[in-house]
Amino acid sequence: MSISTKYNPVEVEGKIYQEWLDKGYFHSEPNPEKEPYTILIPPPNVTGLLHMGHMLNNTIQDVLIRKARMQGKEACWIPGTDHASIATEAKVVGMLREQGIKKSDLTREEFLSHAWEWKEKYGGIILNQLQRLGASCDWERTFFTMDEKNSDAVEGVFISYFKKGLVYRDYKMVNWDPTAQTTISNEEVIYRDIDAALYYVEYTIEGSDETVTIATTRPETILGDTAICINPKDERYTHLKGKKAIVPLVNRAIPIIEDDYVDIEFGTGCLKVTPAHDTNDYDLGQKHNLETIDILNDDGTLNDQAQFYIGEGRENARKLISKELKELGSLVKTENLRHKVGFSERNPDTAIEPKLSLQWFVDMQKLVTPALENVLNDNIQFFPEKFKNTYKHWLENIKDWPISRQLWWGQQIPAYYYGENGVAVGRTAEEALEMAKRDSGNDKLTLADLKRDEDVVDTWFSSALLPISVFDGFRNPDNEEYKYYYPTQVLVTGWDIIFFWVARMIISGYEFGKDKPFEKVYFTGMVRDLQRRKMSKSLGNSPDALGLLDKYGADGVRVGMLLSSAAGNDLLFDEKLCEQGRNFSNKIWNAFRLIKSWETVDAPQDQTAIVAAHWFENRFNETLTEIDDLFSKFRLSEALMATYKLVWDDFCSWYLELIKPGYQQPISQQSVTQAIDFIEQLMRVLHPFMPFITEEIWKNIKPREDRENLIVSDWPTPKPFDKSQLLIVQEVFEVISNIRNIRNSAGISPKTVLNLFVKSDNFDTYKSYQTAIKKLANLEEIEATENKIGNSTTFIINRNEFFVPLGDHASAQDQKEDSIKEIERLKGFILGIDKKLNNDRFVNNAPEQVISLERKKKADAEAKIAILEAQL
RNA sequence: GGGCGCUUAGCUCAGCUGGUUCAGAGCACCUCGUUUACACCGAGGGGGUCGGGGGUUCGAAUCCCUCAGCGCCCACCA
Repeated sequence: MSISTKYNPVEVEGKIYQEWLDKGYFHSEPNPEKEPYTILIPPPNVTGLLHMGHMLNNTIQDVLIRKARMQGKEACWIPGTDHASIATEAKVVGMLREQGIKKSDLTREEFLSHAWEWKEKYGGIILNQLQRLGASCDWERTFFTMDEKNSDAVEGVFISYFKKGLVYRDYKMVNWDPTAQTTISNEEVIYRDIDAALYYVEYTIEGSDETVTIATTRPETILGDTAICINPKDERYTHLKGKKAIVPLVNRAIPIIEDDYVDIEFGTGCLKVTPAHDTNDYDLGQKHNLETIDILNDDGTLNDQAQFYIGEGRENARKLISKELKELGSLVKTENLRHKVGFSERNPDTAIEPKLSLQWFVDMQKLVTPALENVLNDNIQFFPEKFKNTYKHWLENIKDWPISRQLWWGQQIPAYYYGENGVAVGRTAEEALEMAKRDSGNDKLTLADLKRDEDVVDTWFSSALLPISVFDGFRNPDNEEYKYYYPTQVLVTGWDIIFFWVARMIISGYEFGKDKPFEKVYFTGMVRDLQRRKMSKSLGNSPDALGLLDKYGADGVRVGMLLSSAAGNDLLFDEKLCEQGRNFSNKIWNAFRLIKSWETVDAPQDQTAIVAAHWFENRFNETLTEIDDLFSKFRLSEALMATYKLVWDDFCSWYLELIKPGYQQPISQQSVTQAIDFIEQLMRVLHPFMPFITEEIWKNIKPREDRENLIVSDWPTPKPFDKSQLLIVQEVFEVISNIRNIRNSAGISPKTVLNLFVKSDNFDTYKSYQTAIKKLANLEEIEATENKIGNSTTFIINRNEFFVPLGDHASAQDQKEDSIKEIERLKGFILGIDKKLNNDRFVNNAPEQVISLERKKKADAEAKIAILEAQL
């Protein structure tokens, strides 16, 4: 038969994936006979494209879900996409702009129909890309965060919060994104260090020639100044108390107030107060009853209130005003200043504007207690644990969450306003009307008196409910699915959204769910490049995910990503890792080819094959025990590495080499059956990591019934293993390695047949392994002897001496030098041990075990020296 | 300004409750090899006084203190 010497992933992956789909292996239904194992995908943005972060995150989820499926659990991985309110709206606005359409010219309905169209067109792409990766999601359960059940939960939860008084509407300082023209939460503000200027501006004191100088980074906000503030302890300014200053340009007289908030050391120790455009200034304004002059439009341009530069953008106004101030002589000087400026997460070039605005907020402090407790006591476990600290810190200092967004794409807030201050909520206007009538005592209210809130809720408000809402558990908590699948088993997500999403899901779970939303959280790191830079389009350091899949195969890429992705650690992505993954695929493929190529004969097994099989079975069970343990601790890269070595080193390099027949020789049928059995076991263990190649080999290694696919086969159960045999074989392998080493250093070809002489007290121990040693070390004879044989090299394992006669192959001089060096090393070693053994405090305090161990080490070393010296 | 974490082989990292799995792994590197599964390979090898200093202890990569360097998160100093 002819099978390519190179494994070709592209050929098999599509075919295998289709087969899994056709046979419905990914689909789950509640099954009381089985334990549920549920994973909810962190839904990618609906318009997103697959990038390295998704690849890592979804590979991990797939590994976990596949293992659970093989372990006989009812595995259910629920895929979906996020409507990503602000991000998607920005994209749709951009697309419309390219078509010459302005959002402001459209009605809400018109805009939304464009948005839905966009969603239909691009929404499925990323999920299809996940299929290329091998993701075994239950596609029949694919959700969208604006699905009816999800939106229903959003409305229901909002109404419930409102009725409990946990959501409120207030006029407060919020973060305003002038590009998206919406409020955003603190978490959506990204602070960056910016090189800016500190402007020193002179204000004249009313009714005098005296001036006072303030320092500001934002001279354009001078137009909205309503006070100057000094520190009451600052003696430099005591004489200004009660006076007024004149704002340059606008010539407005503003009070000089005192507050110890002002830092005497910074700038001039004198602060201009603009309550409309700075959070601190706002607080000062509240405290001192200052006027608030909002000089900015929603898009960040100056408005009529500013009086000057109306219609100019903030940045430009700053330049123009500083120029004019300079001309007027009011600008005393400027200094360079590096300080932090907040930018919008979604519009990274847009500086956030603190803005006074009427918004809806969730009262978070009342909600955090169970969310905090249950993580700290490990009722919900974090991997790695260190994120408990971050989580704790955030929850303990939590601020109210502004949830209204001045956007159209998203779930519209189910609040209705009537009369002067009336607010009612309801799933429908009619429902709200009932409430309005009841609350106001006014029976005459009609639908026409109600005006619905225009805003939508923050995307994360809906995300926070997903574990409940995907099972329709809010509206219908008694439904079978919700009861069966919730709580989910594990959440796999990046640590960057611990506040955005993880914490809020936990909070919602306890407030609205029947229990916690998940048992465990596995935090993945960020994918970075080798210089530790984040992957980004502008840096061009983000590999083309699909290109990688084409080049290395999904299995290769999965292995590459997993090999260096300890939980919580950033993954420094290097394409070489994928190469390693691909090479591994190829190695497995060739082991398969080798076994397939054998001609069998109905004959008893030779001794070598018998011990090899016995050993490998032991080794397999030992490693499997280790792998299971690593899985339970989510040490996936270590579990993979253990499997990798089991396959490559133990199975290929030792086991297969041991049982491999000579050129064109047949092999015992029994040996082949064993080998097939072993490779099957290996494919099971490898399958979660490398689903495609393992399934392909599984299908071809022996005939199968139609539904006997690897994906639904059983995860092996580790059997007890014989540790002492493993130790003996380890020694046997050392003997073989030693002989090979001797060949290498003496320049003797592996093809040259040698003899081995053993001086041993327990020669018999090695007896059953003699054929194995002969085969792999290419020996003719192994004989017991009492003495060193001629010109030979000696090595010692467990006080057994092995002599390999070198004949003409190596010089006696080299041998001698090596021996002398080794003796020196051993003597130094003994010196160290003696130091310990002569130390009374060591002998008196250390456990007997440790002391006797040191004695044994010394005795062994002395024995070796004796042997080596005898040879010289 | 608060808080957290990191520093072990050229690179990426593992070393949990101090003493045989304690100096490790993978990759990279070097030598040899056209061995009939695989050069996407095989055999073999070199390489670290565990960031510096101090302390606790019979014994420290492992615990404590301190210094240095790095990273991250949170926070309204203009």
